[in-house]
Amino acid sequence: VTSSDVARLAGVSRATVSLILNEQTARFSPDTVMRVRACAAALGYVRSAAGRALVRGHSDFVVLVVPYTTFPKLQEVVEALSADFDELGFSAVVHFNVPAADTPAAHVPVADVPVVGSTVVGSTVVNSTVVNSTVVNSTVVNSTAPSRLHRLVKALRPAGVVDLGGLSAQDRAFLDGAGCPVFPRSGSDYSDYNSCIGLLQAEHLHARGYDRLAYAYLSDSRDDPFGWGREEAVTRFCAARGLKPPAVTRVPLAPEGADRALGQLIAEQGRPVGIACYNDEVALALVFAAQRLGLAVPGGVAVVGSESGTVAQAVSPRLTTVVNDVSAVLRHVRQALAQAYADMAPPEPIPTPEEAYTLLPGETS
Amino acid sequence: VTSSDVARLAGVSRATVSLILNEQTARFSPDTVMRVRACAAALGYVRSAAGRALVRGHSDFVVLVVPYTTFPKLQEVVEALSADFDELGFSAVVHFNVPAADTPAAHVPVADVPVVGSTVVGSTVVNSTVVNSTVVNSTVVNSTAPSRLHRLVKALRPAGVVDLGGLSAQDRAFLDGAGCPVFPRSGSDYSDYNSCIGLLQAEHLHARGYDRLAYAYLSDSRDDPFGWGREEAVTRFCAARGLKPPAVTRVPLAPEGADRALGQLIAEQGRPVGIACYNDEVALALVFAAQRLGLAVPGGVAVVGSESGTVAQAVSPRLTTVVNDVSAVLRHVRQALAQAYADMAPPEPIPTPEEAYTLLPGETS
DNA sequence: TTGTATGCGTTATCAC
DNA sequence: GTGATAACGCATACAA
Repeated sequence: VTSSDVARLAGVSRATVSLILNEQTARFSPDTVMRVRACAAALGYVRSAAGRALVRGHSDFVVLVVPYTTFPKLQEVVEALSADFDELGFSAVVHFNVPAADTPAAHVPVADVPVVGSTVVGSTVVNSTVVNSTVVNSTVVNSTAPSRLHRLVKALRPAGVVDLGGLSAQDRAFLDGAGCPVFPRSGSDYSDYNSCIGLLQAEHLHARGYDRLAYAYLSDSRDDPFGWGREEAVTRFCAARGLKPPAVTRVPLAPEGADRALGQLIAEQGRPVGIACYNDEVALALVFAAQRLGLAVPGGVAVVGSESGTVAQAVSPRLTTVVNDVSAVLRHVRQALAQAYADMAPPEPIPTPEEAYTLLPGETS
Repeated sequence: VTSSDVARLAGVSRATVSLILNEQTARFSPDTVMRVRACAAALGYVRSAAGRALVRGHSDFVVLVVPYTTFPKLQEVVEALSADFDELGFSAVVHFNVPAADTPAAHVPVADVPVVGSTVVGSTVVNSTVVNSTVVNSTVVNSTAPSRLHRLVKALRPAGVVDLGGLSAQDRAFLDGAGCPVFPRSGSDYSDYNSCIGLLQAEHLHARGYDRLAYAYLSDSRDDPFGWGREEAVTRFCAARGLKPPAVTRVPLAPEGADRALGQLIAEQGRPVGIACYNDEVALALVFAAQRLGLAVPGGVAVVGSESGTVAQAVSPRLTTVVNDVSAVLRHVRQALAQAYADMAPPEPIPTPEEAYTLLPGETS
């Protein structure tokens, strides 16, 4: 069912239907407006995303770039963003960043293309990026090998890209060049949040009497775009208070690995030690490792998780952790998107990192 | 950069470019094929999704319908499907099903539209579905109020819809009517998997000596499209072995609630009791509730989780749980999609539910 | 106030 | 082998 059908049923032209359905209602008689809307609703007419995107130059999709990492609250985040997008008339397309291995050339490995006629092709590697140089009709064209994300953006012409972490500087440059808005506008917004998490953890541990702090990463093969900012915040806190810099460890979740990691940490640092953890699973692994090693929690070892799902409260001892209001944290994405497309939403207050994140005391600190 | 640019650079027509880039390479000279491909790569040309969708009648998007539920492995599932889609040239659009409250009419509440000229509009409720009847030029048009999903499908014309659970019979009927393939084709595929999970849990508990079984749902305000099939499998197992039907309980994750739920269960059923749980968090909540209530685990209470993330192995006691190979379970989706679009992929073996799911023994049973 | 004409990028059909 | 041309559904400048 197309706009022609609506137009025919309402007895007007397609143009009229299009204008009225795009809220250009001022120049038409109320009769016409109502009739067109009624007919559209009656037929269940929905504007075609394809036709719309084609003529407007960009689609109503927003690409969510998910970093290649263990993302503690993916469901909540995507759910919150989807709801926001939906209200603004956009749809979410999730895109998982994957390790660089999976970056094939567009259609054919360009390096294999021989000289044909006046076309000469070659490829070189500059700064670990493949650059294809093509000479066609004595014109030199340089192009970098497109990543999955680049191809998606070119094909989709999205209304925007949401960086959930792990977007490289090259990616941002490419998107800027393509005229595609990126939210949040700069990566520093996230570092603010991550700093806040690390700081909350460190402050709490220190307030509970721990002068030796440590930061515990999750030890898996994935990236960790958030951990570093949190560790750094702990480091800064220690420097500011004249404490020794935090020890850093990587913790596997399985018992043997967790025991080994904690044992080594204690051997090097002594105790008591207060450990700020990347997420709640790492924190749990350390809590139970401490129990197995006969270390008191709290007392010998204190543990603070972060980005709690719901598991922190389900276990004994209940985990001390950092919680946040996901939709509040994401509100600035919603606003930036609304603003970029002139929806002029009434500006809701955006919480500062300090307001959005809270330390939830448990029994492990 | 459009196909015209490529055509100009390669000295051919847009039609030639299009055909070659769609692998219709047989009818052209190798020279032309190479030149076109080289030029496309050099310019970084990517086919426009909009133009493509417009002319083909459907897009290269696949909608992932996520049920309104606590989805244990959402990241893994979406990641696996995205990777599959990517290889086949599709992109994932995630769509979260939300409770029915959020189902506004397309552009205007049709019931409010008055009689205008020859247009008469009214709406009635049939089987809890709003039906809008519109009379236009003495033609009666009936239409149901479109849900978010319906509107998305109409706008997007996706290549397919993946039902991750919670797609209603009406939804499936609508999608069939719209000519949009749904994967898996019938809802029973999932009930097979859910049955398998429940059965594995029940078998294991019985084998460990528990004759009194129970099924524990997660007590939150969300839907639970999977739980029932699992409970039923436990019920069937009990019937087959001549055991009493399983007690059913709903467990909050917070300590007080979990203690109360478990206390009540024990009061009604006595002990020992073996509890099959909806997910690992419920299982953990029960394990630690048992500890607080002074019940031995295992012994007084045995607990089996399911759909483990990674937390099961991080805690002590290590949780007995059901694990699965996500990408194996989703392989049939990939194949159905490939088949629907004649990609003729070599058919990989699809594991049966029994092969895909395994009981991982821990220390709670 | 409404209709007409055009263009967006891709693909299928047919003519050359 | 290759190139015109029309069509897909929508939005908009412009003509009526």
